[in-house]
Amino acid sequence: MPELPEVETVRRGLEPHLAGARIRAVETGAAGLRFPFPENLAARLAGQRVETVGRRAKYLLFGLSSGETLLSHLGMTGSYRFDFAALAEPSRYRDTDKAGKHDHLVFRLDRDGSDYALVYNDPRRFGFVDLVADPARSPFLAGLGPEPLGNALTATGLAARFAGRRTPVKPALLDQRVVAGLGNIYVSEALWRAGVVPTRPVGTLVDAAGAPRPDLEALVRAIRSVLEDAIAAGGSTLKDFRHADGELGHFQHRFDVYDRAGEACRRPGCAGTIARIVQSGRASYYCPACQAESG
DNA sequence: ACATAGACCTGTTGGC
DNA sequence: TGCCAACAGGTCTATG
Repeated sequence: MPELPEVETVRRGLEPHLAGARIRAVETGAAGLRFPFPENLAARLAGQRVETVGRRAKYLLFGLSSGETLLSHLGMTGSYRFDFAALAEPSRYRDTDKAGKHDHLVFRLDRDGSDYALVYNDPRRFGFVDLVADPARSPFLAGLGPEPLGNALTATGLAARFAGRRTPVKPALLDQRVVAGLGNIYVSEALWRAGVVPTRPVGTLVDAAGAPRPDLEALVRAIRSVLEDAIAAGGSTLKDFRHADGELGHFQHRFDVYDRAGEACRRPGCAGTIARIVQSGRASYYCPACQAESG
């Protein structure tokens, strides 16, 4: 489901009501998520105050007063929602409850004397959580590549990674060790913005001296711009993505190529038609007319 | 080292 | 309308 813009949108939605709140109690569903819940998760979280609500790549990072950090990955279909309504005891959040179907984790919170809940829902259970002492040493975060927003991602850095390799650029950019946070939608969108065909071998984006070619510089700029535009639009809502406050993202209305096979290319002056191919088992969308084979 | 396929899950969509 | 195959925003593992 969520790529970096959606996760950042979730983070921004959680922060106002989660940062500073105290976790009174936690309930976990019986099914677990992609991995079993951490040992004694509920007991380890109870009584903690959430001090920070951060993000790294597609991970949410909840910094706790105990010094530990709760990592949360949304997988394909994970979502958070607040429930400010009066909370009946016992919990109405059960896997079998119709209203709470696929609710797997409930945080009962209080802040400034008011009680409310934060609920994690995940139909496919590809998401997961982990509770760690030091996020920097978590195996989930340790191998991640540079954040694409800010200064960590550079064309020079990518050039060093790409030199001499024949891997197609689309699957290369989906590799979280190369760039952290891109997913299937925004890779296709960034490649279109940069005019780079998704099948292009990454080594051809680097010159003989190992420096980034202009196309690679353009690609880095395109990655930044598409992610920034998507965050500004509140992410993309394809099926069920919502902000924690229930709002829908609307960047899906601005896709230039994703899921637009057979439609006209949106680049001014281009008469091309968007094509769909499969790379590494994932759909890629691009315009054969304006995304050139080489620089 | 690298590429692809399969696995994990459930829900939705499109074709017949 | 029903049935069924294909597909979905992610990522790990196995296998060539």
